[in-house]
Parts: sequence; C-alpha cells; structure tokens
Amino acid sequence: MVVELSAVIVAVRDDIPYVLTVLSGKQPGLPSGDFDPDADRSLDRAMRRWATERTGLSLGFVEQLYTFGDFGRNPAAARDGERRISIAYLAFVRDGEPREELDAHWTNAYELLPWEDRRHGEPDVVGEQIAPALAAWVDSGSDPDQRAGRAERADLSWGLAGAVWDPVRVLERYELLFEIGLVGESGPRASASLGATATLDHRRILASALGRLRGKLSYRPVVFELLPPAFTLLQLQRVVESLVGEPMHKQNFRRLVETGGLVEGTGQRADNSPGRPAELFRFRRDVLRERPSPGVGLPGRR
Amino acid sequence: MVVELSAVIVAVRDDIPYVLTVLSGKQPGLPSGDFDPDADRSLDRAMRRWATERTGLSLGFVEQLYTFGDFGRNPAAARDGERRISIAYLAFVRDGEPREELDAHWTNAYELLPWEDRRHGEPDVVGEQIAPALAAWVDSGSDPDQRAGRAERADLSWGLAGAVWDPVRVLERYELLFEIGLVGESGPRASASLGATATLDHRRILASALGRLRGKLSYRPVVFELLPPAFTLLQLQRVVESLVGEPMHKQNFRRLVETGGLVEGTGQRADNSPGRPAELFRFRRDVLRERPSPGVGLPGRR
DNA sequence: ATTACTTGTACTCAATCTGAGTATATGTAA
DNA sequence: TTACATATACTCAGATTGAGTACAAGTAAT
Repeated sequence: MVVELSAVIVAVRDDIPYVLTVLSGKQPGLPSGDFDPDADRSLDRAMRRWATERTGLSLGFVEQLYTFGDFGRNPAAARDGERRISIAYLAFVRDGEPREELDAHWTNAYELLPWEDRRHGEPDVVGEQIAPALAAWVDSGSDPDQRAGRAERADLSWGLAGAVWDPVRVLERYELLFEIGLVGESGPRASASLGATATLDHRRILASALGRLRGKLSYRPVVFELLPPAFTLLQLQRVVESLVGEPMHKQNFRRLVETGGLVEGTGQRADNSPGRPAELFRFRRDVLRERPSPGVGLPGRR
Repeated sequence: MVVELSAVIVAVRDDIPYVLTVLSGKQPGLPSGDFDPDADRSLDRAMRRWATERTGLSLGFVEQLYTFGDFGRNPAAARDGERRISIAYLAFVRDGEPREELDAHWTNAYELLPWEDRRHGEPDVVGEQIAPALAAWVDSGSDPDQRAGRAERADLSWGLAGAVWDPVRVLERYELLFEIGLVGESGPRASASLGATATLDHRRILASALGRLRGKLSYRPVVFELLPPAFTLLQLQRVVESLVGEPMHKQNFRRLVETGGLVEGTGQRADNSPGRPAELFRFRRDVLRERPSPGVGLPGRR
C-alpha cells in the first residue's frame, strides 16, 4: 500500500484565502508526494521537510487533518487497481511569503468552493442551482422516511428551512453536493458556478481543511499565524472574515479581541491607510495562560 | 507499508468512562487489525465492519481520530524494521451494551490516565510526582530561553502557575510526561500512580481520543450516543462529568440543557432512585436546526 | 405518624457578555 | 475648508452565566 502525504497550505492576502496548488495534468491539485519511511522517522516530520523542500515556504502552524482512503472515489486508482491512502495536512503560511514557487500557484479557495463565501450575502449559486437540486433530491426519496432523512440532512448542512448556516460544516456540504452529482471531482459534471474542479478528491480535502480551520479559529488563536507580527484590528478582522466567510460587526469585533486579551497595542500606527491611521497590535501570548480556549469566536455561535 | 486500524471504543457506566481493550501479550492494548483494501472499499467502512465482527458491539458515533506513524516511538517496530502506520478511530457504544466479548475487556480510562480525573479535586499524583518532575525538567533547560519555553509549555498544559486547566489538552499532557520520561509505553519506567501501561503507544492514542471527545462535547450533542434513549438529567450530568473529568453545578447544568433545548421531558419518571424520582428526558433532535453548535459546554470555557 | 435523609426542581440575583447602534476622532485628498 | 474614509469610544437593552436559596417528593428509620 502506498501512503501519500498531501497538504492544504493556506495563506491570506487581500482578504482572500489562498491555497497552494500544483498543476497535475490539466487540473490543479494539492501538492502531494509519497511518504518514504526510510527518509523520515515520523509523518509530521516528513510533512514539514517535504513541504519546505517542495514549495520553498516556511510553514507556521501545521496540523494533521484526515486520512483519506476511499478507493471507490478515485476512478483512476480504481481502474489501475492501485492501493493508495492519503494523509492530509493543514498548514499556514504568513502573508508576505506567498509567491509563485516552482510549479506552484496560489488559488483562491472560494474559486474551488464558491458557496462557502457569504461575506456579501448568500452567493447566487445556492438559490439558483444548489437549493433546487437539493429539493429535487429530497423529493426523489423512495419513501417518506427516506425523504424526511434527506430533508433534515439538506436543511442542516445548508441552513435551509429555518436551520442555521454553520460555517464549519464545509465537508458535509461538499459531500452532499458530490452525492447528488452536482460537483464532480473531474469530468463533465462540473459547472463554472459550482467552482473550478481539482484533481482526484482534492476539493474534498480542501473542504475538510476549511471546515477544520473555521472551527479552530474560535477556540485557538491560530489566525495570528496567518498575519504579520503587527497588524491593525481591521486587518485581523478581514482575515477572520475571509476564512469564516461571514461579515462581522466591527466595533464588537474590536471589543472581543481587545477586552478578551487576545491582542495588545504596540505604540505604533499604520501609515498606509486611507482614513485615520490605525494602531498596530500584536498577539498577546499571555492570553494562553488566562483563558483555556481563546479564539475569535464565530458570530452567533451558540 | 502496513496500514493498521485501531479503535478507541468508549462506553460510560456507573460514572466511569471505559475503553475496550484486548490483551496482547501481558499488557492491555486497543483492539486493532490490519487494513485489507481488497475487503473494504473505504477506511471508515473497514473500521465499522471489523469492529462489529471483532467485538460484537454495534457502534454509534464513529469518527476518525488521527493517523500515527512515528517509528521512533515503537521500539518493537524499530527493532524489526517494520513499517507500520496506524489509523485510530474513536467510537461510542451505548451503556447497556458493554459486556465482555471474546478476549475483550472494559478498562477504566482513568486507570490509564489517572491525572485526567479531577472530579474530586486534583489527584495526588499531580502535586506529588508530576509537578515536581515538570519543575525539574524546566530547571534543567540549558539556557534561559529554553527554560522559559519549557515553563510556558508545562504551565499551559498542566494549568500550573496561574494558568487554567483545560480538560481538552489531554494529548499535550501525555506527550509532555512521555518526553520527560515519567510515563513509558512499556518497560520499567511505569509507576502505578502514573497509570497502568498499555502496549506500544496505545495510551497515547487513548489520550488523543479523550481530548477529542472532550472538545466535541461542547459543540456537538454526542453525549447522547453514550446514553440510553431516556435518561434523567442527573444521569446526563454524570456522564458528561465523567468524560470531562470535572464536577459541574447541578442546577445550572439543568438550566443549560433544558433552556438550551437539548432535551425534552418524556412524561415518565425514573423509579429506581433513592430520593425524589426524577423525570426522564430524551434528546431533542430539533435543537440541531435551531443552533449551529449545540453541546453541553465545558464549565468556564471562555 | 413523624422525622431524617436523599435527590429533584424552581427561582433569585448580581456580574458578565452580546448584538446593534450612535457619536466622535484623526487622517488624506479635492 | 470641506468631503470622505477609517478608527475608536461609548451606550443600552437583552441574554447568558455562576453561585446560591428554597421548596418538593420520594424512601427508610424511629
């Protein structure tokens, strides 16, 4: 059995979350490579070494995401009878570093998962294509029980029919679209408004990365690994919003991070801004010992 | 490379969280088996089938935990030059089911990780053995920077020196004990008050399972998978406490789950109790559509 | 029958947190 | 000097939380 490592390397720039992709054939895919147990003593170590060698980037936060091993989902592998499991990692790169490296590019994560960006309201795809397709899928259930089950699943993951939109359920949403045939991992099923496609199930891996990341934001101060050491509160807010995919109340956000002890002002101020110059803040490490799970909480999460 | 599946199968009975263990040689270990890609199309499927066959239990909630592949940590594997990675799963079994099966036993999780049970205050091991050992380790740092780093790590994970005890950081704590040589995965380093040992790094897997489980409790209604369909509020509270390892305020807990819409009363009442009979409640599924992340929140998590 | 004891359930109260604003400050560019 | 843009301070009502007090409804002992 071949064990493969793949990485979702994330950077935020200009309010857009980017993932590092490489071109494999005609489609973009996540950087990945086979794990060689003779070269590295542990998976985590292999991941770090290999990612830095391959991309030239220095990773900040790194976390193992999930191990994928579904031979039914990878048509190519199934055909060749290849046995391959893929261990996915999530890693952050600080803004400033992102640059084109080797054959790698930075791809807007929301180009691959367009329905996840709700900063400017619900994207049109949801109402125009996704919701109708979900409704049809629900109705096509064979008996009332199955239809009820399908309706609940659709409503919960997509926040329909009075249910709440949960930014964290990225994977659930993707899986559902995949199941009803709205997104394919390659081939003709793809439609532009449903996002660019990627090799194999790399979009699925991205979905699980985005979900994990969003969840983590609210109880671990991981955003700061994506920001320069000093930043304005608006910069911080924009990065959070870009990741969570939802807008936040500016004054309350400020209060949250300031009185929450997550940041502290450096005396300096940013100069490049259009309006009144903002004070530069830095992450306040001491918050870790004061609060068990400090994060920038998603709005309305209850 | 051999891919192995292992499972942390959890059940709660009499306010004690149990994990299913099998005897491998002289020590208990988690049930595990090699993954055969020809028998199962996906890892998750393999896990379910294999666990039910092997243990005769029907699993409720199942979630992939982590993939371990550190050849340095498994002395036996290193000696034989064996290349083996292990994909760990967390699974729940409802109370009522737990019974001895085949060669399997239910082991009190806190026998393996005694310092994690703080329901009756901080266990003596912490003050008597762990804290001093940590202090010694901090002091033995080669330079002030290293000592400061060590102190921060020790304080944060163990809630020392004014830091807060975070029930979720189970794995961090175990890793630290392992690093400073206080717990060994086998061999003479073991001391009774530091918990029973288990094969290979199975205690480490258990630690990551307990951490994940504790975290999950607060934002997903997973406890109910461990309880019978109808339960009293005190039963529910005791199960949560046993998993989180901390006591909770009874009246507030009741308010939390009742006004939080997590449960609803069945008209019936329990009869077996010593005092006034309690009403039986059931999980209220509708809460899922009302709130994005309903859980029984850990106390004081902020 | 009464009392002690046990557990369940309702309610209070102050402190804190949250969502949604209004108001004012301090820059740059026309 | 005036727009305009962003930053930051402050208000206020409603909800949530932590910590109790009080009372209800059973069983077992006297």
